[in-house]
Amino acid sequence: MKIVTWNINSIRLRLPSLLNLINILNPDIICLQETKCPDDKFPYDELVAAGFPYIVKNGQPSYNGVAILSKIKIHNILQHDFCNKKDSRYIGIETSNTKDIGPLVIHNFYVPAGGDDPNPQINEKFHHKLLFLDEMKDYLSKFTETSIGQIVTGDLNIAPHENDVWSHKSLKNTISHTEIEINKLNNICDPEIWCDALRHGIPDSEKIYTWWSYRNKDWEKSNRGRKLDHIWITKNIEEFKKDLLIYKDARNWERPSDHVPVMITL
DNA sequence: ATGGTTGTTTAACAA
Repeated sequence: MKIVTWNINSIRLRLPSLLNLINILNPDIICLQETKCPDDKFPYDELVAAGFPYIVKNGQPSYNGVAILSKIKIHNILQHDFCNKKDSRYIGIETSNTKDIGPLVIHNFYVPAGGDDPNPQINEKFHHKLLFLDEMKDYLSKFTETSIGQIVTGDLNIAPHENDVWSHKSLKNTISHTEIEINKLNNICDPEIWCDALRHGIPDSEKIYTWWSYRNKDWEKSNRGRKLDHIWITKNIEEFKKDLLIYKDARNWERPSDHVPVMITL
């Protein structure tokens, strides 16, 4: 089973890219963030035609927006309004029984970016991000009490490891790599419960990026990336983990998203 | 330290 996560940064603008991705990677499940699309304008028919009859979405105009496309029947839809802001930042599913793994619960997150100033007392957006992470911890703990395999994925807007950013030294006071948010994220991703599938098995010294800013003349040459996108799986399904792919090619597509798709094969 | 770009919705905001 192949599961993709991608911050698509407008599903309407990048629908051709999404269809292209589907053709190349042939995933079973796709978790999207920043669809920036109200539900009534979601390109539903096109994606059903592309082989995804089961679609759940949580959209709003202009900002945020998450969706899950699935070839596997969805047994249950999970919704939660984090921080009571009516932001479209979360949707989850419980799949029907899969052949070897059984049912799977997939949590698709778009964590707030948090603005620019790393002082949460001054910057309300960073304050919101930190509260969101606290609530995420509580929310997920209810699921990890059960025996069903869990996956957390999406744009978490935090690069926790030193080598999840192009320069730990330059970015330690930059939101996405500050100590306070990293501590909160590490507190959620308890190694007793979760396997950080994108970092697991890769030497600590190796850089991993999934996002490169638009604000560089040549993203590939400057290579100032960050690992903002995550896939975590609970330990009880770790034995099914086969492969991981960071699909960097997509950053060079015409009109690219600033994030690239990431895929896990179970 | 500053400024660089993109997307949505219509001049400002968020990333």
